[in-house]
Amino acid sequence: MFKIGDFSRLSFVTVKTLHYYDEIGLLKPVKVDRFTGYRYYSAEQLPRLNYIVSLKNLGLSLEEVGTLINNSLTTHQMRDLFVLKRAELQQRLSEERRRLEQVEKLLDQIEKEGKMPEYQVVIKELPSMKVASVRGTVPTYGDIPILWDKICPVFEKHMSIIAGPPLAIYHDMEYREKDVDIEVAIPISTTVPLPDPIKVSDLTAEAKVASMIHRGPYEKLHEAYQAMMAWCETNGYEMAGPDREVYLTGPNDTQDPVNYLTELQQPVKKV
Amino acid sequence: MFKIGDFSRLSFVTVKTLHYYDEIGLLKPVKVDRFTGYRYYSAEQLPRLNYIVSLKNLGLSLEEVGTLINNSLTTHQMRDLFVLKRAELQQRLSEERRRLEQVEKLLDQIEKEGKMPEYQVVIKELPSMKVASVRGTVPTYGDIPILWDKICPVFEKHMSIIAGPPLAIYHDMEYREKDVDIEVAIPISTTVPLPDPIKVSDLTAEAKVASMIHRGPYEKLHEAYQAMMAWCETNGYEMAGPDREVYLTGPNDTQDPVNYLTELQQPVKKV
DNA sequence: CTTGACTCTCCGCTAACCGGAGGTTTTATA
DNA sequence: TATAAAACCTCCGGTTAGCGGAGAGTCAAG
Repeated sequence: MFKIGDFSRLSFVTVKTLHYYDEIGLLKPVKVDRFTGYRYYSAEQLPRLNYIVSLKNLGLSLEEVGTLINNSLTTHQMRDLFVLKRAELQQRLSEERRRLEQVEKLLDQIEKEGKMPEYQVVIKELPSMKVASVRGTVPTYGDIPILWDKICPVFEKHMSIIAGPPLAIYHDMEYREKDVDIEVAIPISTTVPLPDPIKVSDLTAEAKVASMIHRGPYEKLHEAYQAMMAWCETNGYEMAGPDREVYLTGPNDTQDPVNYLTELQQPVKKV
Repeated sequence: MFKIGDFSRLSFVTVKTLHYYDEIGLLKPVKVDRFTGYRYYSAEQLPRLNYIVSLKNLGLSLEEVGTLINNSLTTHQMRDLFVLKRAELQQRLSEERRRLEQVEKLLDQIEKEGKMPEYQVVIKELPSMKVASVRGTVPTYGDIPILWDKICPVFEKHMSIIAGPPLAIYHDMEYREKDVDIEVAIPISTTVPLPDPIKVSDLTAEAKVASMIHRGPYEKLHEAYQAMMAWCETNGYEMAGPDREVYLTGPNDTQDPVNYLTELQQPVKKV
């Protein structure tokens, strides 16, 4: 029978940890003095403690360790538990790998360009949303206002159902100088009857989009697009679907184009 | 200016998280109503929030994110920070890899033997310790008591300075049937004059020992040794130094050899 | 004017302990 | 044997990055 300090030295497990294991019922001292509260351990308990420590080192949580050693599981159940654990570890491992890769990419970029990259890309998930939209093919990018003019006046009377900033969807899968297939849309919360050519539809949810925010006039959006493509390339994503531009701050909100804020949303998938 | 809910939908960051970032000063709302406490955010803050999220995805803690974006660091400092982060990630990655490997080894073993292995091995660190010991070469393993007889009687009078369970050190680097070079030792807390052939010395600390606990009579210790060697082999360790046997529970503590507890400590190094 | 959606603050919870305060008990020394 | 040091006890608070909920106040639509 050892006092906790001796048992701690013997097992190389801190007193605090032994207290904790006692508290959660993982390793109760063989005897507790009813008057002083002193814990007494026996050498018999060392194998159990060793077992606990080795399972913990395999990455099991103390709760898992507890179920494993308290309910004497069949070999099958144990195997299943470890198979599960393996899957979990593989998952975590690949995530860590991805992180490391990204940090390395970032370091590369810093080395090359001598500064932090200007654009930050975040991968997120887009929910589906109801929009009122007009889709059409316009001769050049400069002609997009034609589409907005079809939808904006109508919404003067429906301000209240607007559910988010307006956006545009570029349906062309590749870049084209002319005859661009564009949909301009305004998220809405409820359906209202709208005159032609405005249509109400649901934008599909997207599981993975690369999102990037551009600050400045629309003429410089192409820089953001380039950065986005570069990011996708170096980070192993490829584009998968029509991209969207969300006009967070535009001509309606500020007069200086330098303050325009536009979010680029590019659906992607892992290559 | 958005209320927190709108800003949350816009940024795909939960309200709770925005509350938290406000609290820790990572992203303060552009305005807080002095009477209602309502937070108001501006679209201008989206890039910052995006930046925060992307840095977090790289594995930085919020504290690190904070120092990175609040104190405008030089490119050099940023690079250093990320170099540090890379090292940290590499470290974690290799640990995870080791874990996964061990789980896979364990699964293999379960498949092969149809049951959980009987011995658990834990890697730990041994501090140096002062011991009183007798070293000698005995004809066979059975003759080890000869050495104990030299040291035990003397310690009848020095019980109080015993600082831990007795142990034996096997100085032979390979197994031998005869003329075994063994040191039997008793940890002590203070130096006292001891008669020949007892010597006081310091056992060197060992950075990595594989530890395993054997339960049962000494005649079966060789099974534990075999298991230990197998473990080292499958887990990529090789032996590095004389091993120790620590007699946790022995003939002095119990009469039934089935209850003997012996810890094997084998210094190892990663291959 | 009411209702429902939204927001606020505050509290407790997560995992696996660590550190310390304040109070006993044991042990070693004088 | 007295006393001081070491060891031990319990309880509390802290760690990360928020989540969930209670109870109360606020806002917008009908």
